[in-house]
Amino acid sequence: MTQLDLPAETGAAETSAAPRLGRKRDHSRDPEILDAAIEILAETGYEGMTIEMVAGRAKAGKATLYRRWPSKAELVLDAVACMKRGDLEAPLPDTGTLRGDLIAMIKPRSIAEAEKKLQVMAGLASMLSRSPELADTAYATLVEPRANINRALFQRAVDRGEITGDHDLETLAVVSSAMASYRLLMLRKPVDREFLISIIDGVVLPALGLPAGEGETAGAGEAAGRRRQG
Amino acid sequence: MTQLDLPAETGAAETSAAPRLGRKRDHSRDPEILDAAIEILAETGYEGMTIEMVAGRAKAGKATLYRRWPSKAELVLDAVACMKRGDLEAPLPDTGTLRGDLIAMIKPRSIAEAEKKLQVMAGLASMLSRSPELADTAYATLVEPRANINRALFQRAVDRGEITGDHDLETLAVVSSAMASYRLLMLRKPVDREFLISIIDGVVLPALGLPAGEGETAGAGEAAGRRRQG
DNA sequence: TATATACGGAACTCGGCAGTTTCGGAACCT
DNA sequence: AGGTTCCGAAACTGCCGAGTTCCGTATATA
Repeated sequence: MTQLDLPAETGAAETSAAPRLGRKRDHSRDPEILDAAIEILAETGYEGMTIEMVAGRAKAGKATLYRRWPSKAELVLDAVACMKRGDLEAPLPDTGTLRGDLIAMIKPRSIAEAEKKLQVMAGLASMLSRSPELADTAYATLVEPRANINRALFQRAVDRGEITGDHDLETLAVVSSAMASYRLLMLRKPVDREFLISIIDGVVLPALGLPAGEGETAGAGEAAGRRRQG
Repeated sequence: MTQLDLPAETGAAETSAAPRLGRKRDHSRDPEILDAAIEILAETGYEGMTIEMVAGRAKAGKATLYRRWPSKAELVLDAVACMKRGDLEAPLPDTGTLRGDLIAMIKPRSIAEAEKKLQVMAGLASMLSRSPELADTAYATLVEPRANINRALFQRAVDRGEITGDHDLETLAVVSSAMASYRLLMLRKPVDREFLISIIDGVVLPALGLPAGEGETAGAGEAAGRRRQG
């Protein structure tokens, strides 16, 4: 996906195997440039981002960027597609309870990563309806992985009999993401550990018919739902 | 908020009371121009919108727009601030149950209105972090009214003893908005009546300790949560 | 060593948009 | 009527960013 103009390594049957002499392209710069693009994208959005900003932050020349990507649109597409997966690839927690697993997913690193992803999504928002390819890439990189994790945690809870399978797990798997993005982008309030716990205990677990956590709400103290009814 | 350069009606002590002769400004055009701006905004976003597009759609001249608003930024600010409240000002439904009230709020008009508001929000997304004033205005017009309605419905449910007050009502009042915006902007799926009912029955009501609707789910048939446990 | 390419940096072209001005015509006031 | 201001349309200015080209230098092959 990253390199585009290698001599003739793929498909090309005719005039193959160009010897490719001269200085070689330094592909170790690609990630630095793409990271710079993601940063600028999160800070200023697609329209506010300029190629010169990206080149400047990556300490590269503008021509270097155009040697590797044919246009701003393709650079952004590649940057989003290659965005680091961070610790989402870490092994899933297995605490024995759904609540424990969900709480264990709340780590400073993953909060910061989710926040950056949401900022990038906000920066791309007005482009998504004009570029289906970008929309698909952004979905696959920024939205789907987090939902997949929750789906897996829910499925394990079903397997061990903690919850029944007749809930709308597909919807509940994205509740926390939806609430986080709404809070950050619409309400413009911080998405911190306390907020995420209040979503788990006040929305997700009650919707699954489970009680909220008993007295281990990490010093939050109030707000979180604690119902005892019937 | 709309008119800006009236002669000297406010503050100005010196050289007051300009007689204002000549043809008068046709203020009946203001709403048409602002509506056109909202449409373009929803379609192309803030950066993609041009003054000429707005003038063209409103069948007005570009100079006419600049006679009324000093800049594109102020035009957009005014357009968002003056965005029609639609039927959100209609009297609240009062069906006697929280679920009935929530379902009664789902009308084709309000769905379409919410969809346009979300498109506008998406078009403004990358600007919100650069213009706090725009962010505040967008929040007050596009986000807050809907949450206020849910807050009022919840409060009435508390008053008549249908639910207890120890839930995180502040969070639950925005769950449906958050899920709708996530579905439309991130998942890029339609926000229809069936989806909104599944949010009410599968997330909001269970989180409040209430059962989902019994057998009157309007032909949806499956998906909606119906738990019976212990 | 000679040639060819990549590099960072800077100058350059080109097109589009914000904002201004001008124009003929229409509406308003005295 | 006569002057003043608004109107829509179009020409115009100034700026900025996408994309290109050129330069001096660094690094590769032959």
